[in-house]
Amino acid sequence: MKINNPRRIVGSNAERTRLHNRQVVLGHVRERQPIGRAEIARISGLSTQAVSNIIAELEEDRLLIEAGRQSEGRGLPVLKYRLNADGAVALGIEVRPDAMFGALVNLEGETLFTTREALSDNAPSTVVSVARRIRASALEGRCGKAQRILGAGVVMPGPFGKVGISGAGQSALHGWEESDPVAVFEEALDMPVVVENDATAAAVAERVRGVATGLRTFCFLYFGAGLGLGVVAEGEVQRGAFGNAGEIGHVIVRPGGRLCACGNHGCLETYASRIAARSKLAGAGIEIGSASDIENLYKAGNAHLMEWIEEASGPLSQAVGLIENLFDPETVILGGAMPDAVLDHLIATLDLPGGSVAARAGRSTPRVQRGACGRLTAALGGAALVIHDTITPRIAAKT
Amino acid sequence: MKINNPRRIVGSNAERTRLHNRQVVLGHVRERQPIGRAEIARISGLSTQAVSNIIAELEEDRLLIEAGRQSEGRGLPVLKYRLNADGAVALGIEVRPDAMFGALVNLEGETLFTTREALSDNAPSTVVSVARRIRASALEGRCGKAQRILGAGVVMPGPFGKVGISGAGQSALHGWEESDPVAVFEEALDMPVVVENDATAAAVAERVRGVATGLRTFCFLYFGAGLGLGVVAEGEVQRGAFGNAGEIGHVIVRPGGRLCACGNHGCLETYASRIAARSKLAGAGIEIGSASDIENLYKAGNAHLMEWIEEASGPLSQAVGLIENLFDPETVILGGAMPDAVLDHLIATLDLPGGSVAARAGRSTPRVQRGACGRLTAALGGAALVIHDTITPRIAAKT
DNA sequence: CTTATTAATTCAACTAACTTGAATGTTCAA
DNA sequence: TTGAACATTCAAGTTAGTTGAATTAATAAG
Repeated sequence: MKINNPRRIVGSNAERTRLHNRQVVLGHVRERQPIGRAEIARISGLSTQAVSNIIAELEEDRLLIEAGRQSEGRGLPVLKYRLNADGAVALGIEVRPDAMFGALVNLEGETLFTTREALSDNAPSTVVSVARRIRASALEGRCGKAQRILGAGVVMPGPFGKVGISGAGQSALHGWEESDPVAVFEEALDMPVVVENDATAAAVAERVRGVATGLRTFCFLYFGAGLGLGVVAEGEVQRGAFGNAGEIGHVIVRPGGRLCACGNHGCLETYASRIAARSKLAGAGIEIGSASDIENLYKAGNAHLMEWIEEASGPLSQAVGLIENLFDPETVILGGAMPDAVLDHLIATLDLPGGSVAARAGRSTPRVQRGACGRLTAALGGAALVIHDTITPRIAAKT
Repeated sequence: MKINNPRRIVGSNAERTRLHNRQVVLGHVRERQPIGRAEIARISGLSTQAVSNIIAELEEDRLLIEAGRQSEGRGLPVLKYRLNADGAVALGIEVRPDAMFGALVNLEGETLFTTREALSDNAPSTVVSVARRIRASALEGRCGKAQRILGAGVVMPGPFGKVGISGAGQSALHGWEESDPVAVFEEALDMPVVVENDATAAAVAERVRGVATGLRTFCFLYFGAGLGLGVVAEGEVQRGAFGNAGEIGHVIVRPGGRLCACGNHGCLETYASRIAARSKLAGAGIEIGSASDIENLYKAGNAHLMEWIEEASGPLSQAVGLIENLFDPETVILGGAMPDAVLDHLIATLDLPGGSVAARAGRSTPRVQRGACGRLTAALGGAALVIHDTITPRIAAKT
C-alpha cells in the first residue's frame, strides 16, 4: 500500500494560474467572510479586476454568494461575498479495522450526514463495497440540488507500506499490502479521492472547522488505536517521504520501560493511548469496548482509569514538549477516540516542561487544547481534506 | 529578535508565473544537467516553446550555458544546457558567539572563498561591521566579472525570540533581542538577506552540494554549541510558527537523567553534543577549545572521549528513531562542528530501533549518514540557502 | 441642502507569457 | 537512399492578468 505520490515540480501557465488564484480567493473569503472584492485584491496582491473576474466565475460555479452591501465609511458600500455553504459537498470515509464511518460535509465544513457500517473483514473488496454503500446513503436525496461533489477523503490507519512497526498489528489493515488505495477508491466512488492517516485528517478537520481555524502551523495528537501526530506546517500537511510522518506512538519516552507490541521498550503508546488504558483496566478485570465505556467509567470516577490518567500524564507531557521543540507549532491539539472529559482531565494534568521554545511570553493561543470536532473527527477530517484541497493554493502537482 | 516572516497567500500573474517557471527550469537543470529543452518540457509540464524562451532568458542572465550537442538515438541531437557555475555567487555568513565565518559560493555550490573573523562581543554594531568586512574581502577581486550577487544567507544560533530555554544561554546571542536581523543585514550588506539557524543552513548545504542532492525530504542533526535539527520536507525548509523548529537538543530522552542548563533533566544535549563531550573531558582534566582538539584526542584513542561516544550512542540512537518516526525522512544526516572520524564512529555505534517507520525493505539511502560539507557547513549553508531560494519554486510570498 | 471627497466596482484597451501546429534540421534504420 | 523519429524554431492564437478612465454611492464639509 503506497500513499504518498511524489510531487513533481511543474511549471505554471495561464490555466494553472487561474486555478491557483481561484483557490487564493476562496481561501481569503473563507478566512474573512463576508468580504468584498477590493479587500481581497489588497491582501492577495491581485488587481481588483482580476478578483472581480474570478468572483464572477466562482459565483457561476455556486461556490460563492453575495452577502449584501455594507457601508463602511465613505465611498461606495462594499458588496460582500461569502462561501456558499451548500454549493459543494465532500465525502469523508474512515476505515477502521472493525468498522467504517462516513460523513458528508459542506463547503463550510458543516456536517450534513454521518453513518457507521460494521466491517466483517478488511479485504479490499469488502471495504470497497461498504464504501459504495456509504456513498449511496450519504448522497441519497442530497444530490437533487445539483450540488457539486468535490471528492472523497479516505482515512486509513497508518503506517503505510511494509515498515518495522507492522508488528504493532492492531492498526494496520490486512490485505492492502499490494494495492493502491487512491486508485481503488477513485474507481469505486467515481470521484477524486485523497487518502490520509487519521491524525492528519483530524488536524485538517480542526483547521477547516475547529479550534485551528486560521492557524497555519499546528500539531494534532490523535488518540486512535495507538497514538498519531498530524502536522500542518505553513498550511501544508506534512506526510514525510513515504507517507508515514507523525508516528509518535512508537517514539521512546521511557527507555527500558514497558514492552510495546513493536518490540521496543518505553514507547509513548504503551502509556498514553487507548491501548494503554485498555490494558490498565483489563488488569483490573474491566473490559472496555467503545469509547463510551471509558466515558462511563470516568463519570463514575473509576480509580483504575484515574490511575491510568495519572500514569499517562508524564509521558504525554514529555511528548508535548518534544513536539513543541521539534515543530514549534502555534498550538498542540488533543483529540480522537477519547471522551472529551478525559481529554480535558489529561490536559489539566499535564506538566509541561518550562524549557521549551513554546514557553514564550505573549502567546495568544494555549500551548495545548482539546479538539472541537469530537469523536467522528477522522471521518469529518477526510471530508475536510477535500475542502482544504479545493481552498488551499498549491503549485506542485501530483505525478 | 524575530526571524520568521509570516507568508501571505498571494495570487499569481504573468510576471510571477514567469519567475516561478524560471525557478522550475533552473531546478530541473540543476538536478539533471546537462539536459535539453525537450526533456525539461516533459518533466515540467511546460511546452517546449515556453522552455525555450525561458532558457534564452536565463542564458542572457548568464545563469545557464550551452553544454554542447549530444546525439541520443534518432533525431536531432539534443542541445544540452548546464548551470553556469560562475554566473552568480552567494555570500554566507555565520555568526557564533565568539567568531564569524564567511563563505562565498557559486551557483553550483562550489566554495570560492572562506574566512574567519574573531568577535569581541555580540552587539549588533560589532557584528554588522565585521559582516561588512567579510563582504568586502569576499567580493574583492571577484566582482570584476560582473557576476550577479544573489544575496547573503546569515546563520545565527537559535532559538529566536524570548523563549523558555534561553537559560541555555550558551547559544543565544546577546543584544539582539529587539532587532530585526534581516533588515539590519540587508542594510549593512546592501543585498537581499535570509536568516536561518545553523542546523537548517547545514541541511540546505547538503542539499545543494552534499549527500542530500536530489532528496526532497530529509533531516540534519547538527552538532553546534548544542544540538540542532534541520528539516527539509518536500523541498521546503521547515521553520515552525516562530522560527524555532528543530530544537532537538532539549528534547528529553532520559527522564530524570542529567541536569541540563535549561533546567530540565535528561535533555538529549546533555549526552550527545559538544557540551556533553566537553564536560566529560573536563571531568578528566582535559580542556578542549577547538574541534581539532577533539580530533587529536580521537586519533590518540583517548579513553574518556571513547567513553563519551559510548554514552552518547544510546540517546543519539533514540533521537534518530524519533526523528524517523516523526518526520519519515529519506535519510538522517549527521554533521557540524565535530570531526568526521568521530561522526563516523558515532554512526557506526548507533543501535537504531527496529520499530520505526524507517525500518523498511528496499531502502535506497542509508538511514543515517555523515554530512559531506565538513566543519564550515553552516557558513556554506548560509550561501546555499540563497542558491536554494533562487532555484526552488515558491508561490507564497513574504509579507 | 448642495458640493466635494472618498472608495468600490466596472469598462475597455493593453500586455505578458503560455500553447499549438506547422516548418526545419539531424540522425538512425531499413 | 529514403523515411521515421525527435529536437528545436517560427508564427499565430489564447488566456488571464494589468492599467487607467468612467461610474456609482456613501459620507463630510461648506
